[in-house]
Amino acid sequence: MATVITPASLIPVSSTSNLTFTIQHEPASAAGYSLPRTGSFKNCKSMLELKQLQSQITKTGQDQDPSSITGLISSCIEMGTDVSLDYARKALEVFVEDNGPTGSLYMFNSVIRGYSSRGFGDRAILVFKEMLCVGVCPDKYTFPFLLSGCTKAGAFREGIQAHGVIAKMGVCRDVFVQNSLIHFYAECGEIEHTRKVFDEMSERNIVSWTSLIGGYAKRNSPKEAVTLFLEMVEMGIVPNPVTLVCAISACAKLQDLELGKKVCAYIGEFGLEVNTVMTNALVDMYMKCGDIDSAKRLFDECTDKNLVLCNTMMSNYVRHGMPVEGLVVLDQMLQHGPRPDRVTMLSAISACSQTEDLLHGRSCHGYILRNALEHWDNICNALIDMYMKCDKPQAACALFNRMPNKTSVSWNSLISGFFKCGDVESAWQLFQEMPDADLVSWNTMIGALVQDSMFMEAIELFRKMQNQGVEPDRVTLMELASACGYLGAVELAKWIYLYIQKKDDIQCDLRLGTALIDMFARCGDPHSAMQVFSHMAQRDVSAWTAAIGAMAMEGNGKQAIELFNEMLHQGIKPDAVVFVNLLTALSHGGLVEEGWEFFGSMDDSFGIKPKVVHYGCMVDLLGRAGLLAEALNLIKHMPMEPNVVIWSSLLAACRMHKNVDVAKYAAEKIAQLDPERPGIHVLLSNIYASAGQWNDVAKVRLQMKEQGVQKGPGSSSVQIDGEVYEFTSGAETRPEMDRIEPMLVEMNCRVREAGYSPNLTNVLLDVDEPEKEYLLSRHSEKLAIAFSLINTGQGMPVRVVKNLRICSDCHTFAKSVSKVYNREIIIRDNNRFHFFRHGSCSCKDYW
DNA sequence: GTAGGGTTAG
Repeated sequence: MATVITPASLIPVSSTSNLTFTIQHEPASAAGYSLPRTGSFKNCKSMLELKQLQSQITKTGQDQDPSSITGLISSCIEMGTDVSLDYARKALEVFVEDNGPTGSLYMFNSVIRGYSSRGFGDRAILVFKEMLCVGVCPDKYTFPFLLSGCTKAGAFREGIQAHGVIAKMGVCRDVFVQNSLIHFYAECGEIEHTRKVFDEMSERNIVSWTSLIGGYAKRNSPKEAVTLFLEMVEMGIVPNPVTLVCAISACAKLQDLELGKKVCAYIGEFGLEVNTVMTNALVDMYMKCGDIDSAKRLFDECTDKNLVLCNTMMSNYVRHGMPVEGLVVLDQMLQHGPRPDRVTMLSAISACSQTEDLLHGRSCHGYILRNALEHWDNICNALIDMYMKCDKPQAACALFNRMPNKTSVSWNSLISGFFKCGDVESAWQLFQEMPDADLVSWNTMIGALVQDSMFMEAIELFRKMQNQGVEPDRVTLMELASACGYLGAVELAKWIYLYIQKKDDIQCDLRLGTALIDMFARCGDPHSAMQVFSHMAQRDVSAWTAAIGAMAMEGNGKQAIELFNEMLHQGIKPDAVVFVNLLTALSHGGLVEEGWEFFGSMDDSFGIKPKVVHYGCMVDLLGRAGLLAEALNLIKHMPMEPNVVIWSSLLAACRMHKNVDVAKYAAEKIAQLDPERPGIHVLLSNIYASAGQWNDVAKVRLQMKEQGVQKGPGSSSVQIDGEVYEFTSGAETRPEMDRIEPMLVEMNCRVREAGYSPNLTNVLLDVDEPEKEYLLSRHSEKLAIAFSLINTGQGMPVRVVKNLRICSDCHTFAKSVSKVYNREIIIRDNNRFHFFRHGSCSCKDYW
């Protein structure tokens, strides 16, 4: 009976495909096939011995005996070298040519197993095709080998076709075959097929469970992997060391130390052996979860550190920004072994990149050349990155040009390197030249724009990326969140958050969560910021810092204190940065007493010596509260030299409290420290102007002109229907001015009726009163508010982002507008948020 | 005969 199976008819693949497996003949097993003997080849240790024995056998005519050839092939597979495997394949071919397919099934299975286990999946598939061609029907032992080969070769189509053959042959109830299918589908990322095979199994063994858990862990579903593991244990199924390794690596991916420890407890509970692979998984998990001490302890205690373990330690050190520690491991390896391989060198080069250590980088390059590793793409890419970070673009380009197979990593390393060297033009040129820009390329470009404060351009590029069908990942979204925060683009902020919630494969981890909090805080949406914060699975000091920062933006000092205390309560150690945000919040909230208290506690309770920034916060706090003498006294008693920022804070406070004497003193200090600082001249001229000292104003203006210092124009922007509109003071060139003009007149009338009168001291030019009034009415935030009122529906808040600090007249104006037009107005200036509702502001006129 | 650890660029 002839069996003809064409899986192409079962599974929708192209009928012209030459990959189709076709079985044409009777199964060999049905034609008197018996279990072979390995024969005397079994003792052969080398190809030479093997060939000598083979020629003896040929003389006696035994070379036609299936059991002899089977033995020869088995020996070759055992040796497992490229040469021996190809030799086995040749022997098999000759045997079939001479004797026909009968008796060759075991040989085929052996050769497929040999290729597959050595990572030659593509050759395993070829041999399987040859097997079908000559009419040998595979058996249930063939498929696990074949599928493993398909997995290693990433041969998705061939694997699916094999599944078709398996179904037709009725071997799909074999647990080994099913387990192999699970593994194959999991590795191909086909998690639904994986689950289907698992669910349909009538009996499962521990390998079935392990394959599924491992599949989930690898396929970005570490959460499901751990859940499944815990369910399995709950059901009374006993895991083995392999299962544990899969579950532990899932915890590493999740960076969830608590969960990791919970899973680890089962090692002891089930009395499982901790071998090197398990040790490695544990070290990796501790490292990825940030418990460096535990990882280091395990590593140090391990008496037979193998190559993989050393590599794990090194790569994690480098990943954690501890390149020096990584290079110490490398040193130990060079002295006592194991001998570094290409994976070791990848981490080593990366460590040199981080430290910009050209000397060590070059010696790594030397090691690579001596050990003939330079043909490996990844090594070359790492070297390109290293040379770029060490500011040697020529060396990097030379390497790049020499590479026969440039990967996207090569291009991306070069592009980001050019940005780091400040050669923006070359970076853009490469981006346009590269054949397939991938997600990382786009992220690099978007990130560079954000770095350069070109936020609108960054968002534009993001839209372009989307139009080209490239899906954003967490890195894209972090960059986007940053741009969005700086622009105060509320609608985009909401879109980003919704997008992340919708996408299962984007993990809102610590860093992304923190970026979102910061984004919402900057967009004047502290409520959403706190919502993100409360939904975070874990919070580190950065997350708490961002949340406290959101309170600082809002000027909510009390809530900031509550958050800080809650953080301490949860056992999180404060760092220097969190104190900056806390003190800023207290400053914006006008909480002087609390400010002194927390400032004092830094060193007393937490051993953190206040830095210049902290003194800056305190000067700001005291200055805002009008305690100028106290602020000046603090500056005089600082343990370090006060910098420009400190004096600027004091100067700003002087302006607010109209203290010209102290202002002059501060301005002198600034002039000494940084004579070309543009903002300082503006601020000083503002002080003179508000005190009516026009001669001095003119003097400063002249000085600015002579020094070529220009005051940056004040600008305000609003976002309407996803479009950002930017207004500059008095700029009448915008096409929208036709509609804004009458609105401004109307607004002016209505707010004057409600009691507003313009505060002309805010105009910094010596012009007559009507002119002053006119200039004042054209401040950019007024234009932005008018435009927003026209273009948004009643009940919608008006949101304005301003590049400079809001002036006191615009502040009064906005309060009045919020009442007269019954609209919430939210203005973010360069310092903080102002929420105007019903005629008053959240800052309580204190800013 | 099936399942497990380390890998460069943003």
